[in-house]
Amino acid sequence: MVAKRTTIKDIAEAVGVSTALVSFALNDGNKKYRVSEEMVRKIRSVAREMNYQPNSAAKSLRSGRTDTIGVILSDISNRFFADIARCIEDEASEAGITVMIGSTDENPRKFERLVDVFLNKGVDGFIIVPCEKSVHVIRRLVEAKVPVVLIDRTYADLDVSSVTLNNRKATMLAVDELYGQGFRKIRFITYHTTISNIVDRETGYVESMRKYGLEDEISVSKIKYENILENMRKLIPQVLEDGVEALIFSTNRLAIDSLVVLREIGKKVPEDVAVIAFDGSETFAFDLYYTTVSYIKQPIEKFGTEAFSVLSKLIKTGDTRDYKTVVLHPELIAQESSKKK
Amino acid sequence: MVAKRTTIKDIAEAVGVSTALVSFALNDGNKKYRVSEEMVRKIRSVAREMNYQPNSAAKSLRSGRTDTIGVILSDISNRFFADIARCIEDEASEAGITVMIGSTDENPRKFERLVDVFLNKGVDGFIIVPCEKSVHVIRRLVEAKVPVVLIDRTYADLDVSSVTLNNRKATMLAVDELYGQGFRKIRFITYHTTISNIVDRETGYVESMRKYGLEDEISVSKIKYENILENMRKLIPQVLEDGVEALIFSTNRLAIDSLVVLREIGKKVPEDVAVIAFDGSETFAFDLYYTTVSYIKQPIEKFGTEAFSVLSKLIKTGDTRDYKTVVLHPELIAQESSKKK
DNA sequence: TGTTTTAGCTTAATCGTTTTAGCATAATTA
DNA sequence: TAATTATGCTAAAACGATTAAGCTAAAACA
Repeated sequence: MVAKRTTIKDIAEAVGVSTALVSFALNDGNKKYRVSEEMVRKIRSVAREMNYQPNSAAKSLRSGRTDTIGVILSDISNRFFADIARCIEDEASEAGITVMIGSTDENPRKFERLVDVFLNKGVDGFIIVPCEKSVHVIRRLVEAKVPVVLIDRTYADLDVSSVTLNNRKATMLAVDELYGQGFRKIRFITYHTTISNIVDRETGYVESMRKYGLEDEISVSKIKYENILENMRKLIPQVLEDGVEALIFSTNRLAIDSLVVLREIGKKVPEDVAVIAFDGSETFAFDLYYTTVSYIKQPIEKFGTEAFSVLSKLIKTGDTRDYKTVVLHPELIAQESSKKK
Repeated sequence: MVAKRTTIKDIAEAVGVSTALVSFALNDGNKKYRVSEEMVRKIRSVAREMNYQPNSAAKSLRSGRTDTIGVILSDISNRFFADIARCIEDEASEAGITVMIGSTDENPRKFERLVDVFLNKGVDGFIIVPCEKSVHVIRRLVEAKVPVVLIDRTYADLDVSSVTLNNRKATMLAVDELYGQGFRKIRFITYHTTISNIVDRETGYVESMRKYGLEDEISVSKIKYENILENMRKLIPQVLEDGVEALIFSTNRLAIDSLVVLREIGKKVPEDVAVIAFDGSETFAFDLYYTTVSYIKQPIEKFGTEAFSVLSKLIKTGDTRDYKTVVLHPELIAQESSKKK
């Protein structure tokens, strides 16, 4: 620990006043208390001289606030979440708020433990990317009136603030593009999951295919979260045999591993099969590919900034009943991989 | 804030004992205080029933410890650092310690502010990836006897714990491989910087070239940190005109952007020029490339685990004079991109 | 039986702040 | 001039935990 930190009492003694006055002089921005201009200057200067750093533990204990928020992601080493974390951190830092970060690895027990730890630390609120089977924890938070904002995924039956993508629109854009290019046999490749955003992406695909009268062409392949590359090695050849002309992926990871497999088996994109990926945030990946990859773009920074702004308001007003759901809009970045050749 | 949290006082009243006894019953692992078995059971069960969660602000205020560490990186959305952060977080979580994360963007002022904020929050120690022009801040910490462990980069003139890579050995391995393959005109491409690890990589390259009697072939290209891709578009054609046969990059980012440029101008790897990248942590990038990329591998997880372990010891013993420098070892992953064809 | 030891508990101080209530003194008003 | 109001400050309680010191009754000892 630092040798011996200056406290408000030390300053009070040095100046020859009470600790209360020091506190007023240092904090009272809105002049609720009456302190002479001169005294304020004097105290501030002594504080600076003595290198005073307020003790936040004491501050929190007294005020009940910590100026700290908890951010719980599924995995910080996933670029999409890392970028979001980064944005939140920037915003928070700007506002003088500290961020605690935790990864759940989609493990509900880890999730629950993280929430408890953060609650103990007294975070003022949470920004959470919920994982599967964790509704009950979120519900608990909401019922306890803890300020919470969900990101990326949400629960329709929970009165909770959230910032999500219009996921149905996202895949619709993809189908629009492929249909416009003349593709008809379009397959959607996704995970086995109940997570809302992924499910919505499927819905969007299905609805859009219907819109174009392609009910008979609707086809979805679902794989497990584990061993994606291995699974793709089995799946992709089958898909091609089925005569599929174009692929839409529900996530980036799926797209990348499929592209790897396509390269392995010597198939060309888009000549042999067209591709639209979801999210270009693993940018580098596509950079090195021989053709530019079309993808659905999410406004990543907005996830972070909006979530932080909603949470701030929740914390300030203290009224968690007044929740807010922000829906962000996807954009299709059409490049070579979805062109009809 | 949570409705109304149970305090130790509530439990004391419920059981009909003093708060001291409750504290003893809940915390005293080493039986320093004498509490009857029965009472311990009773208090613990009531605490569970009332869903007691200790107030960490109060705990910290009293004990001076927070069970929280500060991790300051250059950029959390950089995969290498995100992975390290992830490891630290895992280790910390295991040990019941919370992590606060901050990114400096290689900005010394941001760095200084983060350190101050974390100090105010009373972190028990720091794990830091230092950025340029921040020695003085680190020195201040060291002199104030704050437990600090530096990662990835360090300062030779500072008595501070660190976990770094044997960077000289890293580039030596690369030269070894290329020389072994028969390349002679080998160029090292790096940043303009004074950061220790990058400088060491250059030294390793130079020394190794000397070792093979290639003094005359020693050639280093340095570019600025900004607009890497643009800079590469100018640099790479020149390099090829110079008749360079092989490239060693001091960072991943440089390697990736160069590969992009090489593809853009229609040059083949390794036929037109061989390549060894630094660090394969942006794995995806290389996955999609048409050829497998040779790279110097850093034991990423070890950066995290070792740093945390060293820091834990520092915090426990409180003896920051007894610092420890861990040097990790690189490994060369030789693949297609460095083969002589 | 009287004294010492010990087990089991309580009291109260403490950590560094914030904040309510109140106390002089000076300035303003009637 | 006396009453009122403003100004600038202080005293002390509170936040929730930990912990040194002390107290009481029972157990152990001589």
